[in-house]
This record gives sequence, structure tokens and C-alpha cells, in this order.
Amino acid sequence: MAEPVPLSTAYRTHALNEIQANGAFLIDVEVTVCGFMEANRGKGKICFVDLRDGTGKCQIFLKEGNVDETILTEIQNLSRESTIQVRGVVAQKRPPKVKEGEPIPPPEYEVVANHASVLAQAETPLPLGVTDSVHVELDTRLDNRFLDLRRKHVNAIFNLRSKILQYGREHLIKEGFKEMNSPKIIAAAAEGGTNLFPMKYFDRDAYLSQSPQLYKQLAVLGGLERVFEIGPAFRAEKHDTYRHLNEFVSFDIEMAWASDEDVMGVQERMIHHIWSQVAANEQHFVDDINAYRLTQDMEPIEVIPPTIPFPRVSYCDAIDLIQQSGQEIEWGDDIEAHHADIIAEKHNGFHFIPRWPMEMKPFYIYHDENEKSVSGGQLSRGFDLNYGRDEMTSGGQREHRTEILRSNLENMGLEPREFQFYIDGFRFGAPPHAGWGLGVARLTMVLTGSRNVRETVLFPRDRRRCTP
RNA sequence: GCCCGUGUGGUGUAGCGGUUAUCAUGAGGCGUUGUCGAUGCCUCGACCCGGGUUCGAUUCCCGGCACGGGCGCCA
Repeated sequence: MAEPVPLSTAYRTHALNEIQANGAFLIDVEVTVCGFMEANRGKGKICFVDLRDGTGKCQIFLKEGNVDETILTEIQNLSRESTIQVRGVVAQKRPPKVKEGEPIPPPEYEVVANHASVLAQAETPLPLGVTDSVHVELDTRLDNRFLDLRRKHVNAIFNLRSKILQYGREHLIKEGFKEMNSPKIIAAAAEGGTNLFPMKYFDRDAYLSQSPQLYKQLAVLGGLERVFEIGPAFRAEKHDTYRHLNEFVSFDIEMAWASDEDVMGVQERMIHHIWSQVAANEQHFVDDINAYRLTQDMEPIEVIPPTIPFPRVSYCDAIDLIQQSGQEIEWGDDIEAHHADIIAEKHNGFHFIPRWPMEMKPFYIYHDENEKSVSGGQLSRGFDLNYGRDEMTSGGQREHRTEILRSNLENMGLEPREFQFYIDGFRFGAPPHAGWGLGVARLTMVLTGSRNVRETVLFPRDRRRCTP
């Protein structure tokens, strides 16, 4: 267990989960707590408040005689989600009445108030109910994300997202990676392909970066050896699907003296570490999500560390598989969503799709001239990681030979001169290297069973939404 | 950008060419209670916008806007 950290602040002596966790030792101790008032019961001489803070919940018991009468009335008439501060004494709760045959729940603790004050009163009605059982549409939720986030299962999703980043970082650092940051304002639409958001950089035209790709390679060329970056990427594509956003957080690595297979290994070990640690330490968040799913007639989610190594379904094998199912596809065609469904029937978890045709991969992907398909097409060292039908990662070994880089650009109809700053990095000695970029929100979707990437991004930016 | 669909109280829904517009949740009031999905009684609150058809449109038609689903686009 981690060392205890002080949770007391200027406003409270204890967090609410401390009252529940250490209640037996806190009985008769005077504490001051704060929180959102989830519900209040009682209009006469007593009042119960369900109080919630970012750590947990606790019942507050107010009774005429213990607290000032005006305070009692004020709390009794207070609107839900108002914030209050309570001073009182910890006591064991009287056990709730249970139906015959049902187990008696473990003891819980409450604070018997001797003083309370309202910190901020909530307006009514709430734009969405924090504890209500009624369904709320995603659009309403996103318009009121600050309230949506107070719902337990939503809060759990973002706690788990934070854990993905924490355990992912933890693992990469263990493997010798260093965290870096690349610029998000770039001068040129350097790579073609996806559309960039234009912006003004003082008097010049500039763009928002679509990927840290070139910069993390330059860091490796500079001798940082192994780097990772967790940062935003921007794409001005007018897509409108459950898995695309125009701003997203990309988890990127780049690694020297390495092949595509080497960095696939890093990735599967990292994902395995994340899943294992979540299963070991964060099950309560998963339980929160499942408690909600139960009310929505959804299957519960389970966090089971995936077996490594992940299956490798090479591009050629994938094409065969799709053809065998009767679909029209040829070597050199992109694997589209309905094709991915066929692969997912056989591999419903994580699986790599390595060795794509070189012509389908960007100019900086490495190829070995001896690696050709049966039909003679040039293969590359580019790969994807999919979960079921959904793409999580795009990666590969990078081309480190300056002359090949130049000819790749020419073969793809790009102008080598426009990439001079990039090619320059390779002119004075370059290690073979490889890397990948992983969509954090997409991985969080998998972990939390979310079916829309907007569920796993606090304030998503899509084609229509730019606020809040 | 394409195809399909949906817009009804704060939230989520039912329904209809003429209704007192359904239900849940919520909000307000009063009462009771060591309550805990509190509870009993009372009250409040809605047909996306514009045009058309019609005696009459929330309902049918057209347009707009918003949203949802699927796809495309997508290092």
C-alpha cells in the first residue's frame, strides 16, 4: 500500500472515504467534512444528508437539539448538489432494515452534526439528475459535463483513464523510456494525407500538429534512445463516427536500434501491465461501471489481463481471411470497417496486423526489399493494433536510410525538398528505429466497455462540438 | 459528403387530424419518520422553428435547424 497522504485541508479534517474506512477508530472523534449534498431526508425534527466528495460518501445526521434550528431548516430545504461543510462526531450507523433472508451489510459510519453551513447552493432544477435512474442522452450529458461527471460510473471511467496513463507511463519508464514533449504549433503541412487546422502564428501561417511523429524520431536521432509522449493531436477531418474526434490524446513511443516486432513487444507488455494493475488495484471503479450497466440491461465488463504475445494476423493473412468469407477484396485494398468485422470474428481481443503493403504506408515506414507478398507486392514494416474491429494503434519500423527516404517521397508523389528539415536529421548517422501511436480514448473505451469515444474524453471536440 | 431515423415538461419517454397530452424522474408546499431508492397528501412544468394542406396541425406535407445510427473521409 502507498503511504497515507494528508487529505485534510483548510475546509475539512477528513475525506469521506476516511470516515468509512477508519470509522471504527474515529468513533466519538469530532471531524469536519465537506461535500455535495446528494439527497436529504426528513422534514421534522431530524434530517439525514447523503454527502459525497471525490473520495466517497457518508451520511450526515442532523437532529433538533444537536444543531441550531435555523441550520436544521436550511439543510432540510437545501437543493440537491449544493455543497456544505459539516462539523460533527463520528458514530456507527444504525443498520438498515433488510428483507428477511438478505445479508446484513457491514457496519457503516456517519457524522452526527453539531454544526453545518452551506458553501454554495445549487440552482434547481438540475439539467440532469446525478442520482436519477432516468436515462440521459449523450448530448445533454456533454453540455453539462461537470454534472455528468458527478455520476458515479462516469467518474469511474475518468478515474480509469487516469490509471491507464499512470500504469502506461510506469511501464515505459521501467523499460527505459523518457517522457518528452513536442511542439503542437508547426510551420508546414509537412506530410500530406490528413487535413490540418490552419492558425496564425503572429504574422505567419501555421498549423496545429496532427502527430508528434517527426519530432519523436528527431529525438531518437539525437540520441535520447527511447522516448514517449502523451499529448494532443489535431485532425481537421469531417468524420462523424463513434471512434473519431478532431482533437485526441495520442500515446506515442519511439525507440532506437529496434524493429517493428520490438515495439509491438513493448506495446503488448504495456497493455498487459495496465490491465493487470487495473485488475489488481482498481476493481472498485469497474464495479461502479457495472452497477450502472446493470440498471441499463448491459452486460457487465470484466478486466482480464490479455494473454501475450497478442496474435499477429499479417496483412496478407487478413486479406485471405476476408476473401475466404466471401467478401470482395484484393491485395492492396484497405481493410475497411466491414472487413475488420470478419477478422474480429476470429480475433475478438487485441491483435496486431503487421506487414502492410508499402504503397499503403507513409514514406517514413521501413521496408526490406526481400519481403514481398505472394503476388510480388512490396511489404512494409508498418503495423496496426486492433481490438475487435477497432484500430487502437498505428506504428512501424522507420526508414533510417536517407536515400530511401528521398525515393519513398518521390514514389508517393511528394516533394523531398519540403521535407528537408526532416531528412536532415538522418544525414549525419541514424539508428534503425521504430515506434507507434496509441489512441488513449480508444484504449479507455476498451477497458471501460464504452461504445462511443466521447464517453472517454472529458470535453470532446468533434465536427459539431467546440464547447464546453 | 452520402444513406436512414428522431425532435413532446428540467431530464428521459407514451400517444393522437379535434385529448383535461401518458408515465417515470424532478421541482415547490405541508405533514410523519433513525431515514437510507425515505414516505403520505397537494401543486408545478412540454408538443424544435418557418411555411403549406385542413373548419381545425403537436399529429400530414415541404424547408430549415438540432440530434442519433450507419458509412465514407482518416499517418
